[in-house]
Amino acid sequence: MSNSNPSPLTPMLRKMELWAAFSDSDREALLAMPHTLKTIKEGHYIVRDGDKPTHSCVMLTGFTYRHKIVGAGARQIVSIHRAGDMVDLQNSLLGTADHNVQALTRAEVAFIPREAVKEIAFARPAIGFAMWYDTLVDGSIFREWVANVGRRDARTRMAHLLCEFALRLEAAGLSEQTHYELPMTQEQLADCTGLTPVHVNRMLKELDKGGFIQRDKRAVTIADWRRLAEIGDFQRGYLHLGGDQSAALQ
Amino acid sequence: MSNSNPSPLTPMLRKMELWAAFSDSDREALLAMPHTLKTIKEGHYIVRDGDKPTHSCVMLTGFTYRHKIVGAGARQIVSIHRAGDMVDLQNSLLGTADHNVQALTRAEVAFIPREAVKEIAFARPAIGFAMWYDTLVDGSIFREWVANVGRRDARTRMAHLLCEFALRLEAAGLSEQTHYELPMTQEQLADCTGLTPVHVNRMLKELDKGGFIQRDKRAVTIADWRRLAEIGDFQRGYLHLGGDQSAALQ
DNA sequence: AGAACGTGTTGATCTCGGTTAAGGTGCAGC
DNA sequence: GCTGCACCTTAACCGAGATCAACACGTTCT
Repeated sequence: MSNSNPSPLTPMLRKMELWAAFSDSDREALLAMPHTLKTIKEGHYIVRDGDKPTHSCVMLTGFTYRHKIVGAGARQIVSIHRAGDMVDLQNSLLGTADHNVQALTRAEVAFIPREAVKEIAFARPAIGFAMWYDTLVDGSIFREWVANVGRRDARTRMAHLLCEFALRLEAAGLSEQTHYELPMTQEQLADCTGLTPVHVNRMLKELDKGGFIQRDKRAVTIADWRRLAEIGDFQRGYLHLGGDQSAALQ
Repeated sequence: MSNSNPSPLTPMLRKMELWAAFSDSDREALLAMPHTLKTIKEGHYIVRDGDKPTHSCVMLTGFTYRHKIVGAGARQIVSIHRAGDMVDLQNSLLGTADHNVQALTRAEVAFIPREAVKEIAFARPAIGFAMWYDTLVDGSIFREWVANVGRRDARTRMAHLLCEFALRLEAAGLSEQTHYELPMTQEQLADCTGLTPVHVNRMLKELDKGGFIQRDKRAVTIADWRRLAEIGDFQRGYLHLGGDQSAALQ
């Protein structure tokens, strides 16, 4: 338990202020929310399908991902999360978790009691709206993923995913626009795109050979954003990052 | 414009009360929301990708669906909606529509100004929570669709979709548990599942021959729920319909 | 009545991505 | 500095589902 100043919850505030105008007292109240800090090791679970979590989890550092396991044993990753994201609003408010949340890298997180989340959301409309907005953006990204996995070919899917990561990481101040460290194995990329690891490898190689990206271990450099976005059928609108939808990075 | 009693907005109230306990004054306030009634013809659009809608749309009768068109021209349907659903919360609150909403059948809808939605959501926590919960359930269904389309084979996908429809229609009081009218063409089913119409036809035929379902034009009878759910890798939890997750129909 | 159209059905063939299998590479632990 | 392991890479082959092509059937329009 801790809520000294500067609060560890700052990444959450930073993200929410992208979408809503907070007063000073909103900011103070948000940062003063009761919480427990915890470090999650790479690969460890934060929530398992079927759990009944009582706390929401805010990410402070690192990356996590949500996934589902289907009957045949295959895994589908449905989203990736980074600092500032509330990865467990869904599970804690809905009561029973319908998917798993797992640490992609070592991650520092804060657990906030679900009642405290509900309270602040309705006591302070600006904060409530930011949270609601956040779940709506989440939904928008899910819709794009349904389309990506359902109706795009392998090459397009991979390019699309690389573009999405570039923009989201950049928006979080975690990378430059055209160069980032991707902390995922090709198997995990396969589980994001509904492909096999072998085919992910083929597609990455192809994008590399074509000169659209360069790879160095797991770091990705986007050599030709415009054409990669074209190949990936990528339009940033669905990320609702605000600003000009047709700005520099398209 | 109309808000006489009984209000046409009743289907929305009915759905929200599945999830939240309303006071009489909550009910009155919800049904008294300002709205404009409209009838949408089959196939007509309610919102187009890129629009900046100022109203949210509540469905009173009929069916609508959301979809995205990818670069190659293919369509991916991302959800189906029925009476009570607020089909345009996302687009109106997020500002710019990131997908299309189209009438599957002739549909009666009510348009509510987005400001009125925001106001009531924060003035009345029970209503705000129900709306938020609704967007969270929406997200849960999207996650399941990502997994369905990404990691299940054609036969499983079709069976899963048929199970989902059965439960959702039944929950809305629009059908019996094991028999319902599916107002969709096989081409639309294909766009839900990421398959081709030809293959949807083959899978339906196969499920029919196997004795799991019976078809009469577009009406579906589930002859063997247990085995269809098994084939479809279907577990109802993600629908968050409440009640016993392991009840009769699971 | 007949034409035109949308939808469903079925078969033949093709292809994208899956499967299988075999190295290769780099890092952690002893 | 060797071993083991996780991950990446590449090649050969295979198969689920796509594509292409007919035809059937019912409805609406003329």
